[in-house]
Amino acid sequence: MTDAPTESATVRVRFCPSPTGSPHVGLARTALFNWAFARHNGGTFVFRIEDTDPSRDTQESYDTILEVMRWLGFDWDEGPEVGGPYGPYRQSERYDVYRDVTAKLLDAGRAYHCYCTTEELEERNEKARAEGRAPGYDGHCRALTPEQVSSYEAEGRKPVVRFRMPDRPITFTDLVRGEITFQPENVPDFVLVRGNGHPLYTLVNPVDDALMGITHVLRGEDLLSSTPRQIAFYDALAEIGVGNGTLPKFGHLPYVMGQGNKKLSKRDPESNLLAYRDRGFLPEGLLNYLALLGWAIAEDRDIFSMEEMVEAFKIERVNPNPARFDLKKCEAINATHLRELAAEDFAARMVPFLHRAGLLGDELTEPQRDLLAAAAPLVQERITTLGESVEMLGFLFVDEEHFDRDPADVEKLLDESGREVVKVAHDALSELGSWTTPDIEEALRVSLVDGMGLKPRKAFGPVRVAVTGRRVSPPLFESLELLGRERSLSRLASVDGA
RNA sequence: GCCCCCGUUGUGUAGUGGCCUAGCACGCCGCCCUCUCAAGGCGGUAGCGCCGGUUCGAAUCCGGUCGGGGGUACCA
Repeated sequence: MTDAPTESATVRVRFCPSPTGSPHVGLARTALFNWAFARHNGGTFVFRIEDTDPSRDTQESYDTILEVMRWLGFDWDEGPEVGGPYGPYRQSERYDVYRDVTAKLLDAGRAYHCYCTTEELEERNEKARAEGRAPGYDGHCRALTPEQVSSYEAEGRKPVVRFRMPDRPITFTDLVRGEITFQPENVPDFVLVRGNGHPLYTLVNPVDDALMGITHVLRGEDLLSSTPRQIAFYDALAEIGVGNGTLPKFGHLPYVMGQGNKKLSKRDPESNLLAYRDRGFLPEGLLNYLALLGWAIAEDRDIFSMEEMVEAFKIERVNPNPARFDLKKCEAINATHLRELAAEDFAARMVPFLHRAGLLGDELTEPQRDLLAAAAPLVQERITTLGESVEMLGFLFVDEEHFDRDPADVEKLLDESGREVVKVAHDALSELGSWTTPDIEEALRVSLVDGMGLKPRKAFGPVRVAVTGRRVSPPLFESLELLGRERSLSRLASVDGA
């Protein structure tokens, strides 16, 4: 058992997105690494929703995130809809908790009211910059006298609650980056609660991590510089008795970048997870690719299942470099998984796409089921995403009155000589006794290749367009067999001049 | 400006002092196969950011430098 869990079975990790906008690939990668880490160690995967910004959070986004989590197969042990001992798991339902913690922090002197206005802060920051000092909050309100407080209150100022940072360096060992130290002058006092009483991420995130017993925080690199604040904050939480007093370990995952050197943003269409699902990426394919962004299962291998990833996943093996998202490779990985699917499974997964394209009804008829089963192997190694099954198999499932051909392909291949080829093919096939792939092939070869002296590709191209409507299709003879004699002949006959 | 992170072919990675004239995969190019498109087979292309140092020996260790990214919010 060389792969025994490296952490005890008490591992508790969390995935805690904000429901703003459509979930993107970076989010899925973070979820994946947390999930794989939890499963590898036999730990608990907590799913928490950080919806404490009413101006940006939406119900639609929340619903979509849950939908995507299920689609990707991330089963969570605690969280929305499944509950758990530390709920609720939506922060918007936990405001009383945050109010209580804030009051205790204030009582203990670990936090204080700050009356500075944004303008005043900016002004002092500018000055600090100009004088070459580190900008950031200068501790102006750390020790206000009662008189000063009442004077500010009289002005009608609404104070924020600010955390009092200790005056000492903070060092921690990042699970993916090693030891990191921040000096106190670079980590100023920060705001926990807005002037309007609304708690911020800086408060709710570590409070819930402490309350929920989170042992490992695996998150994006963008949160790296907020880690010293959280570590100091954790100390204060321990002092006031929130949580069990143990600091989680932190691991900061590399960015997922888009083209060039820009972080893949939520706006980037390339990053929208729903788009991948709708194009027909397999969860196992997308996840396999995402796993490769910062991690490797072995030096000479990059195709694996989630079971294999869970078995092998070690957070120390995560690479700190930011990774570029490469759609081509993502597609290649997906295509490989597509081909590894069992035939029936592959056929079943195409159904929703054919249905959505109007090629199949709600219920498959028996003949449709048979046709799909027979056609599946023909397309399985020809497509990259399930969505492509529509153009590959459309000619088989379309109603005869709706069958049409790609105009560009028609123009290219069904010119005068092409139509002549189709006519000869039609005549040869009409006389065919048995409608099977080998017989169809022989009839066409004899009539077109031998009879007309055509190169095979010249011979079969026009027939392909006539029958499937496209230059690219599954193998021709098999396609003709599946289409059936009647429909095949009628399509050949329908070509002008045939 | 200041703080922090990162730096191996176009892309993702392997590499933790000699096994590296740097491996694998995707991409790209060529060839084979071939009814289209794929798949498959074969071959090719291209990389340790730079400069010093340590060492018999460095992609690997140290220093510097350059470049990229992030933070410096009453966003997360």
